[in-house]
Amino acid sequence: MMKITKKTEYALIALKYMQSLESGSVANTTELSERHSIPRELLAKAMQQMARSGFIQTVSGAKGGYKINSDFTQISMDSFLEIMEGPLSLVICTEEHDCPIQESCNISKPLNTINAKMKLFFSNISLAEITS
Amino acid sequence: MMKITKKTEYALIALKYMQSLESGSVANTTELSERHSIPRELLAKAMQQMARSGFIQTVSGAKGGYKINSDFTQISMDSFLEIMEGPLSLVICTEEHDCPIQESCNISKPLNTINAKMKLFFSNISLAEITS
DNA sequence: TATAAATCGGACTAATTTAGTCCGCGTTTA
DNA sequence: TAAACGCGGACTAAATTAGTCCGATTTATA
Repeated sequence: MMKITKKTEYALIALKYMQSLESGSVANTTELSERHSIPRELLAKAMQQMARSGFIQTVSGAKGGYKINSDFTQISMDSFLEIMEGPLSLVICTEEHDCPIQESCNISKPLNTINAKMKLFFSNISLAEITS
Repeated sequence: MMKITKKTEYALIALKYMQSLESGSVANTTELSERHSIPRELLAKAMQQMARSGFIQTVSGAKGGYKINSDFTQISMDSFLEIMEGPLSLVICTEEHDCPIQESCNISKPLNTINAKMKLFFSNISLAEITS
């Protein structure tokens, strides 16, 4: 349990590789996927999502690709994971408030407390700790 | 992401209720499922799993059910979750060592470090913090 | 200026995991 | 001996994740 998805995994692999290049270099999806033996199309989705979120910058057209656009020491795992995968929550009631057993649920309070601590844990880890 | 499964959720709801009863009381699955509006058969699986693991004790036969068998302050979320759901790991390579992209993977080391920290985080939370 | 190389994003299918159900069995109470 | 309980395997259904396909747009360059 607690797995991150493949899409996020591929995103991290790409970021790490891009960070190893000279600053400002452009890397494209085909190159990234071949070099790391990961499915091109799925990686492409991850790259697009990261570009939309501003972690990386698109360079469009032929000879295009992506380049790093942000300081990974300033991005937390908490925000990265939430953008890639949605809210970090142990139970659905942390995100939504229409749980069918809400009335008779006796554990939502303590679990939400633990959830907040878990988010804090991930907010203290920077993306750079993975990519550097 | 990071959701615990329904089975584990139901397990916690049951444990919390059982702990609210007089010490040594027996609770049965039907009663627990009705009281908390949760599917009986799925809860039954959770109870059986907890009994096998020694968290609770089976009382068999008619008027049977389960009673608490352990000190929840001494059980960590880490071990509870691992027993209910399997290894706590962000990536598969923490558990298994036959990842197809192992060769070209550049993130397994930092992720495994973070994984260890996450396990430590959960090992410092006791089951009693939820059920009490 | 045409072509090739690249991203964009929606729609789709396949695979895997999770959720939930069913049923025949053994045990114990009354 | 019948009813109430847990046991556990097999099964189906639902949801999520993984992976693919394709038509559109942008840009470099031959």
